[in-house]
Amino acid sequence: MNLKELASKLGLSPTTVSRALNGYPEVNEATRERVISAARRHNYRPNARAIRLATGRALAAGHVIPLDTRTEIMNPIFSDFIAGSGEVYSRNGYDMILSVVPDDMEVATYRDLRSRGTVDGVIVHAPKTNDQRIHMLKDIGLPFVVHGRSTGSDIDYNWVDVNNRRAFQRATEFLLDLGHRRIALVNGLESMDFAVRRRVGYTDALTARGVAVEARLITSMEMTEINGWRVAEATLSQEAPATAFLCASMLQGMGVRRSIEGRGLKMGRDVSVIIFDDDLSYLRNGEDVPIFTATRSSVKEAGKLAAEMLLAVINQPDGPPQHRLLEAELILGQSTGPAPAV
Amino acid sequence: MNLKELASKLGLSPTTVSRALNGYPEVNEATRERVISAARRHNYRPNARAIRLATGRALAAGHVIPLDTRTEIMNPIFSDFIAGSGEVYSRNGYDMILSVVPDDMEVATYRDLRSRGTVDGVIVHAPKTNDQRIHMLKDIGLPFVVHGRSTGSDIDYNWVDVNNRRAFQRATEFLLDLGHRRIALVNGLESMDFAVRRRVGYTDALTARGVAVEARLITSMEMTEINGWRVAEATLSQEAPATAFLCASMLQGMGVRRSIEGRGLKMGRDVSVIIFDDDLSYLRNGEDVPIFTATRSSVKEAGKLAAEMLLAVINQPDGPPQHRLLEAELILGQSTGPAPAV
DNA sequence: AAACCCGCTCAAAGCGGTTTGAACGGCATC
DNA sequence: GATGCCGTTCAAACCGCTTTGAGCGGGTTT
Repeated sequence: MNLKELASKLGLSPTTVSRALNGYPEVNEATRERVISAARRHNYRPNARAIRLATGRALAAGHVIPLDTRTEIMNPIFSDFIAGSGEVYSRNGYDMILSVVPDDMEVATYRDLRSRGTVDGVIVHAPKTNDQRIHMLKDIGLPFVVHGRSTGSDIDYNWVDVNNRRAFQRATEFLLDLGHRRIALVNGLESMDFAVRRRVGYTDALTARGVAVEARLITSMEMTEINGWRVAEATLSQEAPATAFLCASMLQGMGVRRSIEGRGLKMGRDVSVIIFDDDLSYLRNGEDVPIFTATRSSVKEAGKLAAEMLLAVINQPDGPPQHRLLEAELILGQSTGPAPAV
Repeated sequence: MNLKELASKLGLSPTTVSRALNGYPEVNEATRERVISAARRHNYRPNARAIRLATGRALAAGHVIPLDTRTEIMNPIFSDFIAGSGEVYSRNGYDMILSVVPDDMEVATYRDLRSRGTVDGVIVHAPKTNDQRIHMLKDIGLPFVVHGRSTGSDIDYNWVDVNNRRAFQRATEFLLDLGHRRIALVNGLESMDFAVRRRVGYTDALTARGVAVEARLITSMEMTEINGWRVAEATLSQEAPATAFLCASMLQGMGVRRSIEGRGLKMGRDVSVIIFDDDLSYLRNGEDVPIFTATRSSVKEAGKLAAEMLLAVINQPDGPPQHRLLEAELILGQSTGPAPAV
């Protein structure tokens, strides 16, 4: 059942039927109702391919998801981010198109999406410091929203981000307040912009209190459980071991905990741990009482906000760049306590 | 730059240019080369919207991802499954369209994708026992491949699945061989078909060896870390506690481990654990030596196979239904050992 | 020389919608 | 009674490709 058939069944022209269904004002209300009920009765759905060609819009948003060429690791936060965005798209009649591509192909992929007209805009994931994609997208004129920010970019662009610096600053201060002086930072890869901001928050807090920043206590790597465990193993074997860990993710935190408990120590008593909690649906930080003390910000919510922003930008490409800075909350769990007396 | 412009620049008709680029044989080879180099020079990309309308194909595959209405949990295996499928699609010039929808909206979503012509086919995720979606998709004639199977469906359909029954049977047998008699099954929700198959594998193995199946040792729930921990806490507090756990996922296994170690016990010595390992990129089961003894099957690989099957089905809708049963490998880790002497 | 075929190219008709500009009947205005 | 306007409807162009069927020139066959 297509528009022409429906129109001829009704004894109307396709023009009128199209207008009736799309809410144009010049259609007689009686006609409109007749059309709408006939459409429903015949289960008419306008063909998306035709609408797209006729309107010149893709009615689709793209998410280009980089796959680390070396490790083949896909960041686990994507699924929740996408759950958030997806809801917004479907509510607005948009499709969500996912491209999973090796990270060295990303730029080419954006170009392609643009020139073939597959999408009206894209979300940029996992920005690096001075990320080339931002310039490039501006150049080719494809609307975009960055999840995160890219230090060093001299142009203004749309983004949704968490205040990573402040979150880690606050977490560090909290540990300092508890008397900790040797705090290990178990960071993500510092090629990622957010990881740099987190380190800055951490060092700022230490410096402000006159606590020395020790290189041996800072590590930067892929945020997996194994890596968390490995770092904790190394750090806890040092001469003056850390008394607290600040982890960039829940998984790392779980690895650190495994190391702590494997040594017969107790988390929260012997060693304190704070994690950054993305509030992933399948990795909840406890229930009534959080397991980990954490700075928390829902990545699903970020996905929702980013999608909303993208739709706004698509519909008003010449507006001023939009920014949304989310603050992470610091929630108290069972993994922190006063620094043990020496 | 569109086809018409390119054609007029070349002094050719759009017909010839289109044919030259699409490899039709009736084009003079000299002409073809002239066209191809001009296309490259002017950076010509055919408009996807126009191709779709003209050919009547969507050149897109849909993944409808149910979001548990109650828990809002998105199964974490999706990201890896999608990483696998996505690669296949992009290699074949297909788009991947993701719909994240509340699970009670799934059926409506399929209908919509079909009637608007947004996709050429879909992957069905997380089939339940006697899943209504299968009948419905057959009815509306939308090509599909199921990731998993649905017991009780009387029609034949395309699927890619892991031999869950045998995997759990083998794992159980292995634990029995080690002398364990009280083996707890930490299963996924048994509304999911795969979870039922896993339980059957487990009970079959026990029964075959004359070991009683004890209801108190079987639990079925969302596969999260917390739930794993909770079950282990309960099970290990029972009068005759389990000496081994068989977990449906890595996350559950991590929860079980936390419970074990929290009690000062040692995994692999005091309590054995086997998990089902989906080989998720961000949740590796150790490195050189696996942490957990596991039945392993890569969900990313399953995604790849399912996508390939879907493309085959789309291009040959009248072929016989295709099936692909993967066998999980049993890999030995550090989490299993002989049952402790009583 | 007429008929035919072959290799190549093209005009035109789709695909299924949207959108522009024109048309038409009825009513109020002059 | 002619003019103008308004509310409603329609024919036709268009979006940018693919695909059908026809055309055309030159060589081969009859």
